[in-house]
Amino acid sequence: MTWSSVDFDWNQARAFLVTAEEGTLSAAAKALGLTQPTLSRQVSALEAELGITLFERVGQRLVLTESGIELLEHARLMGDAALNFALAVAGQSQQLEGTVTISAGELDAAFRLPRIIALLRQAEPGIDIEVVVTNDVSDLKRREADIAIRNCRPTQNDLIAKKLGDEAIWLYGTQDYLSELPHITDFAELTDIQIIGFDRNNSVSNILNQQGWQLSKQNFRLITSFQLLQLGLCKEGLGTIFFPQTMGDKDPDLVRAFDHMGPIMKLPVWLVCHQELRTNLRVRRVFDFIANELGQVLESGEANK
Amino acid sequence: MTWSSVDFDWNQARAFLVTAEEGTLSAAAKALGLTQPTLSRQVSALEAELGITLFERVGQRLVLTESGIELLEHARLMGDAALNFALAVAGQSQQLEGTVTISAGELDAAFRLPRIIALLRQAEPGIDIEVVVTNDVSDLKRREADIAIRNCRPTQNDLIAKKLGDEAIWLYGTQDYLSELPHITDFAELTDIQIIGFDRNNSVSNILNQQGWQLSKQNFRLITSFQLLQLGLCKEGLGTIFFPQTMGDKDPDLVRAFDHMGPIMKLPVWLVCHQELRTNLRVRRVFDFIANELGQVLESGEANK
DNA sequence: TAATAGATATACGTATTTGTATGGTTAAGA
DNA sequence: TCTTAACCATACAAATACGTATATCTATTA
Repeated sequence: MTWSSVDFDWNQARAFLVTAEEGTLSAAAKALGLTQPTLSRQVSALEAELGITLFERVGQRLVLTESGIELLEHARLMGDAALNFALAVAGQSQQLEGTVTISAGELDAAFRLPRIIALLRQAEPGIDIEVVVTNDVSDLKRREADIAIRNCRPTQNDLIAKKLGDEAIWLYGTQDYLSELPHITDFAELTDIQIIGFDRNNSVSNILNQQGWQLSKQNFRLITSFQLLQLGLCKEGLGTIFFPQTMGDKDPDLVRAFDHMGPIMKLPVWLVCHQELRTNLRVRRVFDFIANELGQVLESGEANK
Repeated sequence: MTWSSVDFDWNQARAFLVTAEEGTLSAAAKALGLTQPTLSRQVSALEAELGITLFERVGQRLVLTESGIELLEHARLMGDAALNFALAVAGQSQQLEGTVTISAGELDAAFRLPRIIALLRQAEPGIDIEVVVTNDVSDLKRREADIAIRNCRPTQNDLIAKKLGDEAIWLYGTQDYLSELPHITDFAELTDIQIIGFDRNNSVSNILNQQGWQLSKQNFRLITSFQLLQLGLCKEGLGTIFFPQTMGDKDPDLVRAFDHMGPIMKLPVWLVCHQELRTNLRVRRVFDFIANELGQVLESGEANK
């Protein structure tokens, strides 16, 4: 086999890829743990070696040339391969010591993970934990986390997932606030209720209206995607929030609204990790631990139902 | 996007790949234009960083560990992506100056390329030519050559190919040798003919026997895969050879055997190059030039038929 | 308009990597 | 058994790349 075509500096290709994706040399340098001059030189060296201008230096910004755009496609594929290489490496790791990154939503992070992590660190002091808190669905393929707690079934088939249970969602409010609401037998009767939440694109109201609700913008006067602020606003008596039963029932300030109507919806709870990591002792240990602990929490919630 | 998983040293992955493929550090170093100690250190550094032993140092040889075998798969994919990157780079090159590598068989290289290359260098003095002479089918995907002259239709669909014509193949021999053969009307009557060629695995005789010949090992007493030696042996009156008409007819020492039976077979002549190079001015120029010149040679051959 | 923040490119001292030379070990052949 | 050849690892000097500091430019903000 001939290697004449792969004997260019692969790190320079990496520099090009990250710079193009991040948009600036400075950001790329930070992402790679290098400095801006280093990236500047590596990209320049690559351009010199290829004899191709990859970026147009227009003002303070780098703009990909036409050639750069085309080559970026190939650099991306190289980056994907590198990522899979790294994943395979992680899968090979049989060391129990090290870091595991967990992705979770705000509510799980604030109310459930503290206890679970405390128990985990007691059981496995050698495993360090990093938690990425986001309400977005983390991209495990991109290795933004090793393990993710999600409320939807993962679609990518190179992930391994375990359903831990279903979580009942109720509307909660303060006793005072709820007492001012009428007693209803049909959600369509609700007109004046305030729901604190994220309804920027009407996604929540659309779903509920399909189930017979009659919600409009008037019902969403306070909007934030930060769920802990939703909770705080709710406790101030400013409206109701959607909240998981296992968390809401424990809070003495919160009361279920329309208890007689049953839960508003049920969300599945999935624990997900990348398939390459199934052989990684450390990730496996944390996965099983969370599955066990979180599973118990959800079971106890279903028992209270 | 997170880059934490791709911020390892890609050149170390390259070192691992080439070392594993080549078998030794020394060979890998030569292939990459580096030195053996450098490769030794890069591979060791990779192993240290990953915490994984990739090679078992047994004696003077490196043997891949189980982990190494698994990771090699991913390194190969990375290498493939790197290769495609390099191909795309070559495709982007708009410089007419530079080198173009041509792959050809021995006969084309010896009898046809000299004149074509002479004309080409006259027309394009800025283009340097490297010729890889092999009877194997060069792997253009692996970039062993930019352009290849072949006798079969390329199957890989990321190649662009142009059929230049068909080449009639005859049996040739010296006047003296042929005069000792009987006049036949059916190839099955041939028993004592000597055919000089490569018939190690009976591939040639199998094909001809399917067409009514009656050949056995007795007919292949002189075997070599080096076609110019076949030609020399033939001219010594030691037997017949399969030879393209356009070359054989020009040689005053050679005479067609069984002229009245028509050509033994017809081989197509294809000119092939990688699709990524379709936009490369330099390769394009050489491709078109060869297609034109070689096409004329083949046409003149068909006219004589 | 002036100032600030954020971006890239360059200079220079330092740190890292590379190549040369060398020693040690294994496998094959006389 | 001895020799030769091929291979890997290590030591040290040279070459290279990196980080810090700095200059310059641009877009945004006061």
